[in-house]
Order: sequence, then C-alpha cells, then structure tokens
Amino acid sequence: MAPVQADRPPPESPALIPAPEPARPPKAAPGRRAAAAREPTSTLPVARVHVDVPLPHLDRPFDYLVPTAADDAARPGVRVRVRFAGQLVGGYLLERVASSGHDGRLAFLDRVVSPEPVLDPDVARLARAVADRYAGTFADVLRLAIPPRHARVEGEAARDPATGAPPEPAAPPAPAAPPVPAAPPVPAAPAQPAQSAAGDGGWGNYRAGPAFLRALGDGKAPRAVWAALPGEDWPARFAEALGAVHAAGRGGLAVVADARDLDRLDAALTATLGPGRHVALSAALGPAERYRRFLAAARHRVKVVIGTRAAALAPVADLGLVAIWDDGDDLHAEPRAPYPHARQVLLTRAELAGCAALVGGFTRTAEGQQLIEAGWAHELGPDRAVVRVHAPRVAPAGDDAELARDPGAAAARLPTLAWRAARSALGAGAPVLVQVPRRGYLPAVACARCGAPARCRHCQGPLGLPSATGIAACRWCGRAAADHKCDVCGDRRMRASVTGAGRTAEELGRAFPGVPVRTSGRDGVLATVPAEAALVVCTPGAEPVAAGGYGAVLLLDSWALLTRADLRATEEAVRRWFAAAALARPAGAGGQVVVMADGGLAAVQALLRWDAGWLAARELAERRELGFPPAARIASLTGAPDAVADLVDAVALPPAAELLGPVDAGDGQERLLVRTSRATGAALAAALKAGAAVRSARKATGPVRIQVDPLDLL
DNA sequence: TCAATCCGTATC
DNA sequence: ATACGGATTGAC
Repeated sequence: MAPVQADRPPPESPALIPAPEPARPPKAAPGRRAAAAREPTSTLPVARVHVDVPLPHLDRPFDYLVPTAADDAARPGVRVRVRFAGQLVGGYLLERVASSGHDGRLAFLDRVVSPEPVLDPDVARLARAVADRYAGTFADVLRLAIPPRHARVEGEAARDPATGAPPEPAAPPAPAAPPVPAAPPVPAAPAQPAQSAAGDGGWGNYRAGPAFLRALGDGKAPRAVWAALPGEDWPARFAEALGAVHAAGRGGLAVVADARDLDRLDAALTATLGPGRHVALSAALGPAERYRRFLAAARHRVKVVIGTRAAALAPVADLGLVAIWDDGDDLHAEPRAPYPHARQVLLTRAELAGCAALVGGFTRTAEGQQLIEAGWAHELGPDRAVVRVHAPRVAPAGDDAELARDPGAAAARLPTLAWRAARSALGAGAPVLVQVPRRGYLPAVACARCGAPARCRHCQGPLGLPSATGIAACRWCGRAAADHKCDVCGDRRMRASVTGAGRTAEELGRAFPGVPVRTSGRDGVLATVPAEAALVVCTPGAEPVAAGGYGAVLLLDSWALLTRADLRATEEAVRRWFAAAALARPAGAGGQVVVMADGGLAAVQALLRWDAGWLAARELAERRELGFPPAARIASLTGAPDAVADLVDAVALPPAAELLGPVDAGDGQERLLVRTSRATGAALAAALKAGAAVRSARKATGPVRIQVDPLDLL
C-alpha cells in the first residue's frame, strides 16, 4: 500500500463540540480532580480570547473551552486567565461561539478573573482599528484603554461617580445595566451667563452653529471642525453640544489636552447636565478612583465621558458625539505604543459608530483642514463681522522694533509698542498677560536674510546643526547641506536660530514698579487671575483665564517659536499665540495684543486677522507639496542600526514607498522614515506590522519602535 | 533500531 | 516563556 504522507487523524470536521475527553489533566498528574472534572458548556462552549502578550505575531484571538462552572461569568468583555504556551496569562473574552475553526485540541479557560465586562464590544472593534492603523497590537491598545483592575472598587456598591457619595436610594446591582436616569435636564439655553464683553451668542455666533446643535439634538451625525472666537467660553459650548446628545438619550465623549482644561469642562458639564451625569477620566487619578470612574462608564451609569487622551478609548453606550478640544496640543499624542493620537482615535470612533464629531480649537491644525477639504467635516466658523466684534487689536513688533526708552522697559528688552500697551492696560486696572517661550529649543538653521527655516534639497526635511561647530545637515536623511539656497528668497547665507531665552518675571517687575507680578508655568499653573492690574507671566499652555479678559497680551520672543526645527513650528507658534490672545478683551473694550515677530509672516498675519482657517489651508497646501502628513503618510522606525535594517528586510514595503535616512537618533540608535501616499497608508501599516510579526516569531533581537505619523519628524 | 538530544516553531 | 514535533546523533 502507498501510505500517503500522513495527515495525522482522519480529516473530520474541526472540533465542533469536542468530546469531554480532551479535558485530560496537564502533566499526566492524575491527582488533579478539578481539571479532570471540567466539561464544556452545552451551548456556546467556545470562548474567543485575546491573550495579553506583547508579541505581534500572536496578535489574534485564540479559542478556549468554557467549563460549565464558568458558563454564566464567561461573558464577552470579561477578564480571563488562560494557559497559553504553558503559562498562565491574562486575556479578554471577546465572544462566545458554537464552534472553533482551530483543528487542534482546545484548552479550557483557567478561570474568569471577574464577571465585570470591562472590554466593551465597540471598544474592542475600535482598539482593533487603532492597532491596525498604527501598526501596533490589540493588547497594546487595550493597555491604554482599560485601567488596571481594582478588586475592592469592583466590589463596592456603586457610588455617585462625581461626588463619591453613596447613591441616592438603592444602588443597582453590579452586573445588570442600570436604567437610564429618567428625564435628563434639557439644556435649551446655555446654563452659563455670557462672559464676553461684546455680547455672547453662544453657538449662535457661528454660521452653522445653531444647525449643528439642532442636528445633535435630533440624533443626526453632523461632523464639524470648529474655529472658536476670541474670548470664547469653549467649555460651555462643549457642554451644550454634549448636553444636546445627552438630552436625546445618547452618549457623548470629549477629550481635552490637560488637567486644567479638564477641570474647566468638568465644571461646565456639571452646570449643564447637573451633578453625577458624567465622569472625568484622567491618568492623574489614583488607581482606585481611576477604576471607579472607568466602571461608572463601563456599567453605563453615566452616558457622558470626558477626559484626557486615553479617554478617547473609554466605553460609552450608544455614542452620539465625539469631541476634541485643541487638537494641535501635542499632549493628545500618546507616548506609549502604538502611539495613537486622540484625534485620530476619536475620528475612527465616529466612523465606526456613525456618530457626530466635533474638532475644536482657537486654531486649526492641518489635519482639521484636511477633514474639511476632504468633505468629511463641515467648517464651523464665525462671520468676519462677528470676529471684528470679539477680537482684540493685534499689532506686530518685529525684531527691529524700537526698544522702549523707559530704562526699566529697555532692561526688560520691551519694544515701545509692548510697553505702551501694558501701561495703558494696567492704568485701566486690567491684568496684562505676558507669554514667554520655554527655554531649550533645538538649534535649527534658518535663512539669514528672510528667516525661513532651511530645508533639505533632497527630501525637504529641516536642516539642523548637529554640533556647535558642525556643518548644517538634514535631520531626516542625514545629507550635509553643501550648497544651500533658500527656497523663499534664494539667499545662500544661513544662521543658527537662537534658543529662546526666558525673560524673568523680575525684569518685567522692574519695568513696571509697584505692579504685582504673578507667574504661571511648569511649576505651578494658575487657573485664573482676578480682574485687577497685575502682570501675569506664563509659558505657553499655562495661561490663566482672567475674569473679564486681559487688557493686554504680550507675546515675547515670538520669533523664537517660529524658527524651531520642527515641521509644525508655525502651527504650534500660532496655536500658542491664539491661546493667549483669545484671553484678551475685545478691541472695543481696549484689549490689545502685541506679538514680537515680523508682521509680514503668514503666522502673524493669521493672528492679525484672527483667521486660523486661512493659515491651516496654507499649511496643508505646503505639506502636500513637501509630502508631509497629513497629506502623506510617514512611519518612523527607530532602533539599533542592525535591528532597523533587519526590520526593513522583513517588510514587504508597498511599491512607491520611499525610504528617508537613516539618521542618527542618539543613544546608538538610528531612525529611518518610510513615506507613502495617504491612500497607501493602511497597506504600509499592515506591511510594517507583518514585518514586526516575522521578527518577533523568529525571536529577532533588538526592538524597533514603529510610529505612524509621529508628531516630531526630527 | 531505538532512545536521548537538539532545534525550530507554535502557542487555542 | 515552554512544550511539542521532527530531525539528528550515537550506542547497541
């Protein structure tokens, strides 16, 4: 007879309802009654489990048998422990199914850790999409999405998530979803009084504003990119938008950049929805409180969730709206693998849920502009006439501006214009905001004549000075900039753009004797200041809100922000200027802004006209020309040189993928960029993931960090 | 010819 | 990580 190259057992149907027999005890130790006695459940005996291992080639579900004893607890979303490759590992139960496609023997679930479903099916779908988009693993995304378990919190009776007080009459039992609160208050009118001196129409100040709010209330899915007016009480607007979907019985989710913004939104939501209708999630909470609030969302005890970046992955029932404020803030970029950006997570979520989306800020990012130009979202902006009513008067004072003759002001290197603006505001009893760049910017290279950042002739990357004496070289592809010529004016001379020197509060104090000086910065951020004459010195991002607005806002050393060696230097500078300038009184009430940069620069023009959309359109057009995100897709691979090379070998790059570099990334590491078109972005991520899987399967040494569309392209 | 050992690969 | 299958080795 001819023994066919043995297919082991007869190829019968793949393990349908497997015989109880495979429940043999491990290790041939016949003493383990517990294991031997287990039988699979009669219905849906197979659990699809995602094991919590970091290896890319194991990033898929594995099937396990559900023992009868665990039948009730083994529901989708619960944490389980399973034996995987000989050891016990944690995992999440994704779903129960009737049969497995796996044609080997199935092991039993070791145990259900807790009957609490912490992985919402919608979040599971989202996490898969985010992992795919960023060439990362499901497990990595879940680590960001689900806080560590806190057993005591899980056991305690449900509390009021906002106050921590025990619930009103009777706490609903944990596993059952409690009923939605009967009649949530309908925020027909803004709960907050108008704060702007120039009359405040809330969403009515924006062309499509009322229609947007109405659509939210009608359960539709409008999508908008919103450029806020100066002085806008954005937390109140966000609260109204979230309130509108809440009133329609649906859930809402909003993400902000930092704890200060979160506190403001939290307060506005409490005013609009009443206490206990929402939770605020942030990494700053302790483990117990963090898990307590997460559970309030997961159990659907609240339908509105706000928080910092990780909250973009929080469970929200029947999602009606996702929103993000100030999407240009780099805090929205997650620093842990797979490095997702909160904006991208929320937009993906809006797609999956078919819900509304709101991307808001005083400025607009190139990504926001892309959403508008692609027709994905509507533009939500004010009429020019409304802008004129709300905007402060903005004046540029360039590098060559005349220094104030007043000795104190000269010592503080204040131009006359700035000094006068400050003096007149203080004289009127109003506070003055002084924004000073943080110190320590990378030495970049700019055109000596026009100041435009110098770019590589080959790949358009930014030029930098590797060392104080070295020759300028591209920070991306590493090529030396031999015969550089400025793209803008053609000049051949270059200069190092100096690092921003911190102006001290004392210097300013001397310029205005007798005026109190407050500071707000890294160590000690002020949330608000009173409406009285004072100098408020802050670093970008730490601007306190002034009751009634600032009489003057001085943006010092603004040019230093513009010449940073960063793709987003202009966008970032403008974002910081707008954030500060938005706190000034309207021009009609004497509000003035002085920006220390050349009035001819586009960034300064945008501020003068309070037109962030115009700048964003220019910015996006430029990115398109240069082949930068969001017009193109770029992935960066960082690691030891041989490890990076090994990964590139293992990856079947899409055709037309372009390699830039590698360049030295310090610490014996190097960085390689891969550029493709936007349309090829998904294929690029999939290819990189597959390459990483091949490497991890063959236990390749030397990790390589893969980042898709990293913020810092240096 | 068989058992001990090594190596590569899959991990339900 | 570990456990298994198949290949390899070496002693009888």
